[in-house]
Amino acid sequence: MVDRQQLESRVRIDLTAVVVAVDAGQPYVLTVDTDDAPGIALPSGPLVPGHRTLQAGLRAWVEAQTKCRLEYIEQLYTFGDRTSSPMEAGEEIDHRAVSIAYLALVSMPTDQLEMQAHWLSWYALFPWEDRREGPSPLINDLHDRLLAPASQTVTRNKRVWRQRVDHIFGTGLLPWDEERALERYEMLYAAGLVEETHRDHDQPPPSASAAAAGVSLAADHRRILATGISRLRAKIKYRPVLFELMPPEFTLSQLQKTAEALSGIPLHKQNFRRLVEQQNLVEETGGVATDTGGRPAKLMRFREDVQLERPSPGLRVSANRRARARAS
Amino acid sequence: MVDRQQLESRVRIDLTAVVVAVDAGQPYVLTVDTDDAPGIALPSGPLVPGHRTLQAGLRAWVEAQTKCRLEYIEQLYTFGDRTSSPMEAGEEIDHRAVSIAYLALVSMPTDQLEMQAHWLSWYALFPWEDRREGPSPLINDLHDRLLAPASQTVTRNKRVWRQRVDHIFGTGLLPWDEERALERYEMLYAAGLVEETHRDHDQPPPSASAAAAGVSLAADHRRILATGISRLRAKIKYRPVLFELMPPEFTLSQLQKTAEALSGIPLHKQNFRRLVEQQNLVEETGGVATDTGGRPAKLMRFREDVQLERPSPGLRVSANRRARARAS
DNA sequence: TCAAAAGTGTTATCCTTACACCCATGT
DNA sequence: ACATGGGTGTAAGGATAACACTTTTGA
Repeated sequence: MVDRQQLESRVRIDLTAVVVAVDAGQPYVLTVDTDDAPGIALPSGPLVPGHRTLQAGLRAWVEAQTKCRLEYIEQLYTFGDRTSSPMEAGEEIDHRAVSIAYLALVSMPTDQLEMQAHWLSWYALFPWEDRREGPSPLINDLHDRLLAPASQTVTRNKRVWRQRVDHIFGTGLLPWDEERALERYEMLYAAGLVEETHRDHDQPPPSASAAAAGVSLAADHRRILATGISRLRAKIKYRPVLFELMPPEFTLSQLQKTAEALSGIPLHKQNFRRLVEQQNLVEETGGVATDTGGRPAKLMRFREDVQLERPSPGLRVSANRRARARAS
Repeated sequence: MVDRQQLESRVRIDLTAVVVAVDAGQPYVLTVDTDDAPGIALPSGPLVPGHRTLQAGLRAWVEAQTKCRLEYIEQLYTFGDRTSSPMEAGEEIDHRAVSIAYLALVSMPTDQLEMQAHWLSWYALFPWEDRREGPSPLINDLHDRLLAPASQTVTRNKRVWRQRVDHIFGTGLLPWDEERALERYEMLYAAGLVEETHRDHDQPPPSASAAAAGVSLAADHRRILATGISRLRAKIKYRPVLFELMPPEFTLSQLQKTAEALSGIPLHKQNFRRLVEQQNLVEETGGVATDTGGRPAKLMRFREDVQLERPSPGLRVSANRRARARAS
């Protein structure tokens, strides 16, 4: 009896990777073209007996599909896959597959980035998340549509719903919190404002005027990416993961551009530099970069031993208030 | 071909729960007595087709094994189970089972806690994690044993190893970081200072003088609990999860005692209160608790709507420096 | 000489930490 | 009266956010 039950409950494990790189101040995610399903997907594949560990399985699949070798890897979340309503607290599983998602960070030479056309900009998928030039005009549109009666899901009254929208999207008097990328995507999904909602319910997408925002991915991969973005935006504040994305030598401006690319908000130059200096995260290599267009910048390298010295090094990036004001 | 491979790669999913409650200023975890394996274990069981969601499966198993209904649940981590060396970055999997661990918080009336003998104090399992009365004397012993030559694993040189120990255990000049509970357990495991190390390698435990520290659990359950402790200690600082553990009405002292129980460090009374007040986390019920032994305390309740108003409410607990000084 | 980007010095403000003290009740 | 725990006011220190400014190169 027990044996039969256990046999029946065996499921496939899918390993899915969010592989992130930054180039020229833009954040990218590694994607593959799916043969069977339509559209673009994250690299992924099933766990097979040949894989010695979960991470090894992930590495193997990513390398096979994209030729990209992974360095830094961390687990993101485990999803009960292919749910009819994936955004609810309890997600339905179909007992065929559970997918374990990972976040990987790679530092990539510029030419390789250009060679492979499979690197997709984050902000093509999440246009509203890029506020480096102030909030995108799209946000007002989304805000209005979220407040339209049709969008309101099962929330009791209108005031509470509005407050929830303001809270998550940083509208009204509330500040934008760049870490809430996942919550924002899930709210848009629940409100039917992204393509995936309709696809998952076997409905045709709504009229063009109410067209979904941002490029969509196969299955729930855009949601998984949103999970990775939120995690990464939070993590750079307390762990020096930023340096996994940098080349061996870099200037402080490049470092700041990278932090801004991930966070999606403009940072204050002097304070950013002080933070880096105070925490002793970098040291000068002695060289200078002359291709800056202005005064040459000192080249820096990451000090590997900070991990041993400091309690929890990282960049507590903080928004430039001037830029934030421009927003509202 | 594809089909056969997929068939062979199907594995069992184990759902494991870290169920936490606090009573009388002590943190507890829900455990069960295992029939087959010796010793105490966390509630857990395999995912079966009857389960509509992963969380539903978890709830079902916990309720069946302990009669405890779960409210707040969050996913912790997914482990490649039964590894020969579970503490390495890539964990080996035996392709029979992968276990998904969850953290659950319950608020329990005092009598129920006493009724069920299955609630185990955290600090019976992790004696070194309780520093509410200053650092336990055990820490010096552990520190010495970690610095003994036998403990040093594959680290290159002795200075680096010592720094790593100081870093994780807050010895030397470095401060104690209560959130590093998982890293501490993993270091003790790697150094062979807990029972599980020897059990996992089919070795007899070492001599009594080098006896392992703390009560052990079945399988890798103590590690899973350590993961939960670390997560919880971090999370109370930025999300109001503390209130999931409180009864509907409570005094500010009880709230502080609960925060201290989880964090394992003494907190500063006035600052704790100011923090709670500033963030508008609670409101007075009007009642008072007269069984305080001194002046009666006002009864409070959690303000449910903070979740909507504030960006990210929580208690950024900070150590009382006087107590920390007593430590070193 | 000017644009463009690197890099520095200084100040106002807020939050954190800690001290010291007062209040209300039971014994 | 006094012990016990509840509750408050306020000052010192440090981190943060922002300002304005100087420096060094290429065109």
